[in-house]
Amino acid sequence: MPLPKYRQIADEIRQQIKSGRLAVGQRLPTEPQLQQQYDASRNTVRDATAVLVNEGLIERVPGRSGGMMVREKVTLTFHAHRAEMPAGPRAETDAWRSEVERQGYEASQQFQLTIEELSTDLAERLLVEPESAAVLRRCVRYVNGQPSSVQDTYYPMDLANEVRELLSPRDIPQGTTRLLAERGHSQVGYYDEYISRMPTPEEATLLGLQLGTPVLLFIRTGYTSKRPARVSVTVFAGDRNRIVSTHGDPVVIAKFRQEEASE
Amino acid sequence: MPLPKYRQIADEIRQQIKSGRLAVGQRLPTEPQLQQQYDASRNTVRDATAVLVNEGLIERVPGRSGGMMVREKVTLTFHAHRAEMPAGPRAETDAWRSEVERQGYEASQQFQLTIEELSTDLAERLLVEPESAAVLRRCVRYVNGQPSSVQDTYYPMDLANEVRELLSPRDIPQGTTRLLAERGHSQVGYYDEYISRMPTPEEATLLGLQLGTPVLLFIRTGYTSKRPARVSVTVFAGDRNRIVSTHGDPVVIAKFRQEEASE
DNA sequence: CAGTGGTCTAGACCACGCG
DNA sequence: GCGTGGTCTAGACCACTGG
Repeated sequence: MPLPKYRQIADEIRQQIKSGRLAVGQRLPTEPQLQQQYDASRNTVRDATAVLVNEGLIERVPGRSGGMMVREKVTLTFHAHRAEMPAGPRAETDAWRSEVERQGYEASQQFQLTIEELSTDLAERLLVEPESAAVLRRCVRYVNGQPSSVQDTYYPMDLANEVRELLSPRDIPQGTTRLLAERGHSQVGYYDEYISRMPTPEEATLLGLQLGTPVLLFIRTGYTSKRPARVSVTVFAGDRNRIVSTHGDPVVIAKFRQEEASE
Repeated sequence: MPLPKYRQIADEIRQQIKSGRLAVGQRLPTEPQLQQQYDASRNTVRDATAVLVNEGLIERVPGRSGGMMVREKVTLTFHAHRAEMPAGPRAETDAWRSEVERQGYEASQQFQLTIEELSTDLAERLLVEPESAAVLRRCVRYVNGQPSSVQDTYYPMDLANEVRELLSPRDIPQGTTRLLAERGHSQVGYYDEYISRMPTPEEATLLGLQLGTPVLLFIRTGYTSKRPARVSVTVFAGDRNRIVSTHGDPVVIAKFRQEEASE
């Protein structure tokens, strides 16, 4: 037998989804039905559907009215360049909100401030000692009420002591980038990293991720002419987000990409 | 019971990995040992370890000398900006190779040319009709002999008919970007997209991906002043790659990031 | 209540690959 | 050979939720 049974079942169902015979949001046959249909035990059927869950193609909902459904793919676009313009007219949080609303969704955010010890990874980016203290400003972002991404921005403690507003547990109206610029710490360069990986259990809970949903990590280190001033780690739910970034002549790009024309 | 047994087992093993009690490359207890250790059936043990496989933390190797091992994380860094400089001194393929070698690995590539009908997604980016023909230049990239990423670059058919070298089934020495520039199609802008998702079965095979490994998609649309000239889709194995991009003052960034200093 | 998926058990046979 | 994980079966009990 070249291909195990549970893979054959998975392949057949996947084919039905791709061909459109099983439409988005539509219910798959129940597990007992699939057992009959493929003459397989329940565990084999579950192995098959587990493959599809891991591919992000279907989701399983318990309960009388539940079942297995073809997952919807709504993709929010996050513009890496608009999010944080050094000379931009407004705060990052507002920039994100307006982006979401422009794409026809409802945006909300939850803000939180803590003091943390820096992990080795983050300390390296900020060029400070591991385990030194930093201000963590966390922003959980919701689209249509569903958690969509978490942005953690870390500032070295000495910078926060100089620019005390960073310790405010509220949103900063003009945006932290602008605030820092006003205090002589304008950012002149960014180092951006993009990583795809599976979520930790904490991230899965925080973002309400199904099994088989990866996250997209966006790590931005911001530099003034003298030092790294911040590092922000944004964890995007992979099934609902996409990051976009443009380079070169903005006029040309706008000409060929309608959605870039506004603003 | 608040937490199912298989999650408790997964949590304990995960903790051992994170704390370093189980080092990278080290073997976990065998399934029978875990059954005894946690007083669980084999399927429950397998459910537990399946969680860790899906998180990319461990891998399972069949055979007498196999077992379950803590996965190694080697991360190759791909520089989005260096890869394709319009005025760069050499071909993209060479740029990629030198990047890999500078990071201490061995690089190789496989090249392939086909004519394809464009999917709706890609046709939209090139502003042509869906299913119209395009030249697909595929490059499978290997790091230390292991497939690491696949780059598919699509050129509209009419452009390939004008710049016939695009139909060559071999690598283009000076690089396609430069070739196009020499023929009056210099690219003046890029639209980059970053997406994290689970691989299709084909991608998993092509890249040799374990279950529970996501891919990082990098989609670059290149524009001349008159039109979209190309769209390239790079599929990175998520567990072995990271994309980096910088903005702003390159001198400042280089000053604070040693690895950026060279070149 | 009835039917969904979630969890768990106790077995079985197989392919693989080192000794 | 023999121990590893890979696959598969047949059953069981549970939590949840709409009718």
